Amino acid sequence: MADAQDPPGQGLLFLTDEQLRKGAEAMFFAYRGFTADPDRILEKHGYGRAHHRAIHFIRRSPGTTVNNLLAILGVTKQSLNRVLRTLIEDGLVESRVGARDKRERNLFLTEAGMALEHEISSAQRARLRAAFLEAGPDAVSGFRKVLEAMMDPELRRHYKRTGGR
Amino acid sequence: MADAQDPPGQGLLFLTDEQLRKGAEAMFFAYRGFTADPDRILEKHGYGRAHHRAIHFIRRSPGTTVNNLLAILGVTKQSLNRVLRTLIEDGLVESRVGARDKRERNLFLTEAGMALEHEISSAQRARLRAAFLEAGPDAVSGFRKVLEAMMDPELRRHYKRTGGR
DNA sequence: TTGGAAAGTCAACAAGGCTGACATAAAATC
DNA sequence: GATTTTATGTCAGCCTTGTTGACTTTCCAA
Repeated sequence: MADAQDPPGQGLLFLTDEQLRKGAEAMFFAYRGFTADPDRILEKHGYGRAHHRAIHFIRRSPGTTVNNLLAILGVTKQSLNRVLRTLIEDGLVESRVGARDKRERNLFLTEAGMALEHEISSAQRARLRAAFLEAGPDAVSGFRKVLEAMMDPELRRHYKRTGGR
Repeated sequence: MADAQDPPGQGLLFLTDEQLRKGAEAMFFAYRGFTADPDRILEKHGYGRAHHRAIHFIRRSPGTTVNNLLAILGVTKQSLNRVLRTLIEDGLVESRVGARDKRERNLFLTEAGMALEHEISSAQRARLRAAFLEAGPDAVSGFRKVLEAMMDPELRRHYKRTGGR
């Protein structure tokens, strides 16, 4: 199945199953590296990846609502609520009743929340920066193109809504 | 914060914090897209990502040992054992006592295991192929370069040990 | 004023991580 | 030959983070 002949022209993509499998494996290993530093820091503070995701997206869009976050994170409100509750209790996140619609809660990072976000994201950015420098500028642009093409259209919208390029 | 001036020369990398954050977010969203199809198929069969990982690496290296798998997957033997046990019970994986060293168990996929592996990986390859075609050949090579640079050195070894390029 | 959306809560459960303790067989070493 | 180390498996229990279902409160809007 799916055995292509040799490429006739130049610039065409001939993707064997083995090449594609290798690409999948690269995603797996790279994602492990990508989350390793954050995981270590989070554990130190008694949190998990779920907390990191919440903190990241609240920092990205201060004042965002719970519903907004649910759409981006793709988990149930019960699951998100458990995480948000601990972050609020611990004083990392502030939840303000919506001004116009008082059912909504607008979420913000506190000083302490900003501090943790910075600790985590700067470690992650350092790893990313090192990888980008090693791979070179052209590679980085290709990296971004492929990742974007790999997203679900819905998530891609959320990705592009905040000045990506 | 961190607004860089315009690059003077060509080919240099100017990585603002915002660009790096965006790269991290792209990884998050792309990984979600990347695992979406496999997750759907696995759920249909009553399995999870952990089963997928085991099946993937047994297919990649037939006859691999439990210890080998532990090193690659980075989980505890108890965790892996739980997964392997169900796969063996369900007849997807076969465990043969080692020929030279009888303490070892050599792991293989059965016909049924191969079938599931193929079902999952072909969905994943289809998604990857589509993304690669959309992004173009140069992008793909950059994508691979960056991912490789992002891996932990230890995992990178495991990645390159199986004819990557 | 009433229906429904948004948000929160409680309870129960499952997958898949983890640690610690222990068992067995086989290999390796002393 | 006795001892130690290695490879694997297993039991018990804990944690995080996902799930569903049921129910309440708030409050906007038709």
